[in-house]
Amino acid sequence: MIFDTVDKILLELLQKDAKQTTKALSMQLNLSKTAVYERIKKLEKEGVIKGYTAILDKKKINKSFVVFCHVRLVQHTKEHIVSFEQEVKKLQEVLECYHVSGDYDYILKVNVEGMVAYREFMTTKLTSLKHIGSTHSIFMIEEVKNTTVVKL
Amino acid sequence: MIFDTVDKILLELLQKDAKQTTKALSMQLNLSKTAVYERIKKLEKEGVIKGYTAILDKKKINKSFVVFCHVRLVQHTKEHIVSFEQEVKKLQEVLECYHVSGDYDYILKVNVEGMVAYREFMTTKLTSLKHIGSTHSIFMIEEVKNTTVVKL
DNA sequence: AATGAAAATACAAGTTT
DNA sequence: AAACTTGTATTTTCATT
Repeated sequence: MIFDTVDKILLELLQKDAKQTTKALSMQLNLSKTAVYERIKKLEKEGVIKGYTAILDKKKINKSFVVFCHVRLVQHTKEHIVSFEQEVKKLQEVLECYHVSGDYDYILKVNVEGMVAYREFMTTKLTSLKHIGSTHSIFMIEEVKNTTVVKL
Repeated sequence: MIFDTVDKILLELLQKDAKQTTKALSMQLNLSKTAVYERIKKLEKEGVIKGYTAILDKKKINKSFVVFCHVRLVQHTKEHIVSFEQEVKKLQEVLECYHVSGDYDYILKVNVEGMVAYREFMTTKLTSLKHIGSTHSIFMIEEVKNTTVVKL
């Protein structure tokens, strides 16, 4: 799919505030409400817009502890990889998981209440997964920047 | 602020789909539309809900290349830290930046088109920041999981 | 792009706990 | 007092033209 300038601005506006009305958007884009509406529906249908979500303040919901957990598997067979990825997807504390290059195989972004909860997560959930070799945790001291808004 | 069960379910529902109507929410919560509406307004006012955003498909917008870039500063004076953090916030390619424990000072999540764009980012933007000592890049091979939905 | 019916939101007034 | 329900004016959505 190809995006023109209007699409690009529209997607940025929707990333910044998804609850804007089509009227508000139409004024910013110098278009009619209907034209904006049709573009949004198309972007949703094409799967460019996967959905809409509320962004919560992690501190206010008592989930401000973020850890990057590097994971190495004992083996790299298809079976090991598939099995690990399936299991890790089910862990609600793991917000993100990437298969990566380098010394470790995976990077997990883990979000919990605090150190006690992290220790609990490590001992009861993560290390009990099959095929895990070693792990290395990097703790977040401060969140400097965190945005979901991608420029197009 | 204290959350009851209704608040917790409501926040999860809004994270899963922020565009649900209050009517749809009210039926899932066994409440009136107005009660749900008032709760949402309160959560927004208190800053628990920071905003609403559209989630885009990174592949479809040609921004599927993700790199975790570890950064070490040459010095750790207040001035160096403040200066680096100010500058890194301005870089649109950096979606996330955390001050972390361990060998490196910061972890940056960088999102660009591909390797060529990343090289360009590194050489023209990142390494031209003041006070940068060394960097270490870990490249994403595959996104296994990526959610913004936090369980309460 | 404009129209207009249907639906959703915003809000007032009154009720329950 | 806080949170709920009902009722309604205004605004938005969205199919039709």
